[in-house]
Amino acid sequence: MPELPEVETIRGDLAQAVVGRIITTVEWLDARIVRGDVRGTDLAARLVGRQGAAVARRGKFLVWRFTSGAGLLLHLGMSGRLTVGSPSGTWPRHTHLVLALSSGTTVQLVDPRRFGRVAWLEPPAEGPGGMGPEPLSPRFTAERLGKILAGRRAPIKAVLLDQRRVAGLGNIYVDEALFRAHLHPARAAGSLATREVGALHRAIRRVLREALADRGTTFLDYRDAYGQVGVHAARLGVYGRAGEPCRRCGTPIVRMVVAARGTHLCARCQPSAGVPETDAETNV
DNA sequence: AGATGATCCTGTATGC
DNA sequence: TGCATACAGGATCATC
Repeated sequence: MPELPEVETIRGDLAQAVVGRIITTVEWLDARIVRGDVRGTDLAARLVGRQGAAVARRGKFLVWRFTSGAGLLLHLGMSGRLTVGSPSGTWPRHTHLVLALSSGTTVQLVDPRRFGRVAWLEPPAEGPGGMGPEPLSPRFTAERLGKILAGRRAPIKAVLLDQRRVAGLGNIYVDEALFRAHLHPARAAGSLATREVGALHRAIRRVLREALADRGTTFLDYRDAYGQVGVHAARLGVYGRAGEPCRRCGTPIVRMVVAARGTHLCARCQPSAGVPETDAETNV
């Protein structure tokens, strides 16, 4: 599922293909993925003739900005794939958007689970609002993270997954960052010592940078805009490794549910001291 | 206010 | 073998 490193990889690919190019035709648009005030055929009409100025990323959102100042907001959900290709006339199953460019190539959005979405962005709206800081920006300091976590009783994992707190993290990189910081995902966010916040801050940035260098993690569906896999899966510490030995201490990785998400951890490297007991455990 | 849980959707994996 | 069911998850909305 595309998270920050995957979306950033696609951003770069897409920028190469669309900046300076004009959208000549909207060859196919499935109105079911269009959100916001501008819908279906209206969106198609607005796209034609636009020239690409830049492609930006905010969290897991992409903004295909046009020279007019307007833009196309894209989110890939969990199974969405944005690819640059050549026109074929027939589109694979679950194709929701096909744009033909003045360069002769096409941009296609394919999303089997249809959790992805597109929306028209009219100035002055620059992008999605209400999101937390970009974890790779210089403004995202350990101090800032400390303030985000302070006083919260929710599990650290829940806070890190919340896009209003920090933008761009998803299930994979939250699990990986917590493993690298030696923190149990169910610990109350506000219970972290300053030293632990610092470790988490470093872990988040390190895992995102490494994944970015690997052009993302292909666990199942993810491909870049040219259909290529990301190779970070080989370097994952815990995600999807239930039952396999911890790369650090050899203890088998366990899988549990935290914040209603499948969660992977090493029980030895990420001690549960300080994890609140659940009601279920209390009642037994 | 803040947190939790249901909802959307279909491919894949498991169970009988 | 074939069918039925469970499960996965990002964001949004409803409900404690």
